[in-house]
Amino acid sequence: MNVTISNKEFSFDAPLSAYDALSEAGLIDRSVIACKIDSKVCALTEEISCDCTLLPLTFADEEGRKVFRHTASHILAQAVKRLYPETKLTIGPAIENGFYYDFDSPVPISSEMLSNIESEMKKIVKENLRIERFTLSRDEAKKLMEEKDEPYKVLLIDRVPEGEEISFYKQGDFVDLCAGPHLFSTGAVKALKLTQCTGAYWEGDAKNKQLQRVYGTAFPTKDELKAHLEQLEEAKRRDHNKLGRELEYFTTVDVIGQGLPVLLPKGAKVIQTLQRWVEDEEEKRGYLLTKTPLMAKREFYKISGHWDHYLDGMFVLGDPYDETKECFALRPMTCPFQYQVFLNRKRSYRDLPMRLGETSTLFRNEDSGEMHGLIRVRQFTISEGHLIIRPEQLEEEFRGCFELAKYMLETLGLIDDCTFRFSQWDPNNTAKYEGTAEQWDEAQALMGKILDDLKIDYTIGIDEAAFYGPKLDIQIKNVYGKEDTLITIQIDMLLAKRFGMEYTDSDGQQKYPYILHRTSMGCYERTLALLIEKYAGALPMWMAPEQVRFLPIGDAQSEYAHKIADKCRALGMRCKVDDRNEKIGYKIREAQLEKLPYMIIIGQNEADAGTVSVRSRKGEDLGQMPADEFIAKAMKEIAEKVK
RNA sequence: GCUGGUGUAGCACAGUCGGUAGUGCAGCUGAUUCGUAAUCAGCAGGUCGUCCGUUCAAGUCGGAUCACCAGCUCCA
Repeated sequence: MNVTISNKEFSFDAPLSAYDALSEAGLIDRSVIACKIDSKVCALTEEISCDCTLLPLTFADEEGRKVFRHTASHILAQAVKRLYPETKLTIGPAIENGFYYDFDSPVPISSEMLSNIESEMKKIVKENLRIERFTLSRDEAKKLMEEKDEPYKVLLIDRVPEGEEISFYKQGDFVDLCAGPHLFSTGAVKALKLTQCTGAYWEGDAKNKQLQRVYGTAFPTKDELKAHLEQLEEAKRRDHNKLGRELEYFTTVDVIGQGLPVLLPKGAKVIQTLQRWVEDEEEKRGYLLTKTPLMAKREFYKISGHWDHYLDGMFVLGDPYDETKECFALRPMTCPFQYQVFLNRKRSYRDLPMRLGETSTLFRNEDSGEMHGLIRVRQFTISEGHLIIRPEQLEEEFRGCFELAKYMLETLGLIDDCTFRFSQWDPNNTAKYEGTAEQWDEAQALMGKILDDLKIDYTIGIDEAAFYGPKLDIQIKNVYGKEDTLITIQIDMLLAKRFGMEYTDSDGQQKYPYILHRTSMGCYERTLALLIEKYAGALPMWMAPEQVRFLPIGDAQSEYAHKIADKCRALGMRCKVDDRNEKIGYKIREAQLEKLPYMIIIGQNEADAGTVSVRSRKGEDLGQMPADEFIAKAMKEIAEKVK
């Protein structure tokens, strides 16, 4: 048989293991932990008996890492069963930076138990147990798992599709149902760490029993583990929820309530800067600004569909079920309010596209466990907008929305951290959605075509659509790796009809427009959070809440410093003079801790010469220059939104 | 909403076996007028998240509740 190993041809007379084949090709060393036969990831013990291609996999390959960490999750399961035999096993996959295993444990797993488990895992690694695969028929497999009293595994066996092998992996006296593949032995997992323990629902469904999930990570060497843990710590130092409070961008107050942050002057200033920029940019692109009410009567939300689809998420003022009394609700979305602008008078095809923008404050009664800093809150302000368009304008207008969003993200410096998701409905979950399958198919087909034409590299999210249509979601991760939607552009072919939004077309017919729901840079609070994390609190000059601080060395230079600062302020620069009687080193240190873009040191030399000494926020000395030269440089930086 | 953790001065943290509250930084006052990571002295600041209970006595023990953190689930 002929085997192509890393693009070279080899021929073998008899079947052999992948390990032997790779040895023959001189491609085996300690770093090889698994292999890929054709497109399937396999253990090195896999037997090769026919023509195929073969590639070695190391920890550097994503697939190799998965095999490695999946093995670590089995070591975890084995350790837990040794220490707490009454625990039931469920599943334990490798994930992006590690692995987890879900257990059904009669007692919650405490942090003390976690360190015991970790020690036991290290023992298992030291024992260097051979990992062996075997397969069983469905009945034998079930019998084995029933004997071992593993009810979840019995359930999982039933899920294995007909015709697929039911495989088990054995290491020492531990046996687990698993599709594999795995490492050769437990000894290779030289460095591991259990990171946390939390609850997680069986099958990811909140209606099911909550299990105990143990997270961990593993590496081939202790140095790599250490570097990874340090990197995690470093990421946490950028956490907006910590940094944003320390640097006084926002705070929370117990008695105000959950998910209702107070924006302090610095946070408010950044948001105002962003908001002015967004509103101006939208105006340039033909948007009309609206300002609509923050609440409406129950009946209004019944027309929009929110009452049926979103009541739990709304703050209701009054008894929602007493029809004899007036009842209001704070708005969770802007859509139906902004539609009233279109409905204000009879519309013609000449009015379209009608691009409406609004800096819109919304209220959503999120479940109590969902709130997170400025990323997930109960009241937020979004750069909202709706484009009411003729069907044939869809592609061009969608492109316009996408380009605006892209421009915003590029300017903010966030574009490289974003991923795109084409969010579709779930045909098996029709209760959640409005409209017919035909309407959904049409909207999704249109959107798919537009996304492909725009050459957007996207993933598909099933059951992630809005109740009225498919979305392009622009996703971003926070410092903990948790993903959220920053920007969304949605196609809606349904709501216009609900609201009776007609226009007279050129042929005299009354027609329903399409609507694009979109945001240009998302919610200001969330965007601010991600900016703080992206820049570790050192925001680019143009959006920094304080752009320049003047630091006179002594009283004698205070007047000169104020004179220049006044000049800067008159030009719209955000600056302060620190003329406290403190040592200059002390003032610099404070300004640096506050992550200000520029510090201007002013001594007698500067006052005499009409110059300033400029320092960057990193402490770099940018030299002495005429005051006017610095002002011109700074103003240019602000105007050009330099990062 | 669920699982686990945390809550002592603006911030970072001590507080032993239940015996009546401490340190550093920040703040204020005074002195110091100084060229790049901390000048000196003094002062002030706390219903120990909140409520209920146990006790002669609770920051400390028990319960409830609120807020914050991580995860699950849900969502911009």
